[in-house]
Amino acid sequence: MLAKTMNHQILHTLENKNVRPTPMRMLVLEQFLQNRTARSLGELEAAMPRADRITIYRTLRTFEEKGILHAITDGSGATHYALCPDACEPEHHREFHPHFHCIRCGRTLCLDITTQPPASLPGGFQLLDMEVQLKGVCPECG
Amino acid sequence: MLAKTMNHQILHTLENKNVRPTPMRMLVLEQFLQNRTARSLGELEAAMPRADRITIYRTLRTFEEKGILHAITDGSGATHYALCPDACEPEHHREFHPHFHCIRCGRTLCLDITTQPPASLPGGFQLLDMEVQLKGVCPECG
DNA sequence: CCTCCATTTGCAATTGCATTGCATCCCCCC
DNA sequence: GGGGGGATGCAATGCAATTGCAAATGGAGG
Repeated sequence: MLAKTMNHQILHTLENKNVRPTPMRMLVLEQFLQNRTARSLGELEAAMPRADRITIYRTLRTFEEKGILHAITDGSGATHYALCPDACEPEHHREFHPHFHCIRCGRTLCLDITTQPPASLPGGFQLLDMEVQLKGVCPECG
Repeated sequence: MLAKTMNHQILHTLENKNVRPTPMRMLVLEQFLQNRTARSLGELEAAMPRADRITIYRTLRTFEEKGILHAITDGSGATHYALCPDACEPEHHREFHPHFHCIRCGRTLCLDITTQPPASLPGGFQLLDMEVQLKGVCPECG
């Protein structure tokens, strides 16, 4: 992907979600557009040595609020964030997308498939959101 | 449930899983048998003021290793543990059981239903385990 | 162009959960 | 009765998450 195209996509996404396109935000979003693995704050910090940890932290929160990223808690100890296949909306992530955590390389990947919530919940439960974590071995490690 | 019955069940479970039935372990297991909500270390500590935090922590780990409890990471910041409807086996939790996190009361409940992993994963992915988190409003809060 | 205000950023410090080390205690086995 | 392994309790540490505050930035209005 050409840099120019990438930049366009970044700006488009940020404006679309009502997030002011600051350099830091563009940098963080670029990280996520480069590939579809979920990143933790620590990983992002390592990938962008010049950026301040706390600023990245708040950028991630902002992105999550605005529906650009969503948080994944894959049991690795640190919250991971990932850009979703299709854009989610603020306050409500509409897609039921599974995340695959590879036990070998430790990466968490967004899968491009959708999963269905259980056909029938016990009485009285009102379902608003769902998160599916898959664990196993990814193609590159298998 | 009568106390005697409860005690029997506790002893039975512990021996069945090759866990020596110490007073502390019986106490912790009793907490989980009393109801089916998932508990964090902090919640257990509060429920058993005389018990040492670290000991509870290690008891939970032991229970998890031996297949009595399993860990749930529901995004609340603290790992929760829950007794499962049917016993899991050490090293491998065989049942794909969803957990329901109520956004009102904050409790995480084990649901007595099973969920199916996605019918088809993209090529090369090897599935070993699955965790399904449901979020919404529970019957008591609805 | 300058000023004011809101947002964003950077640094410091704190909180809270998870984890480990070590000494002690208890129980089973010899 | 003594030895050894598991269990417990206390202290201390590591790491992620979070907040407070001050400085920098950018846009709106005069």
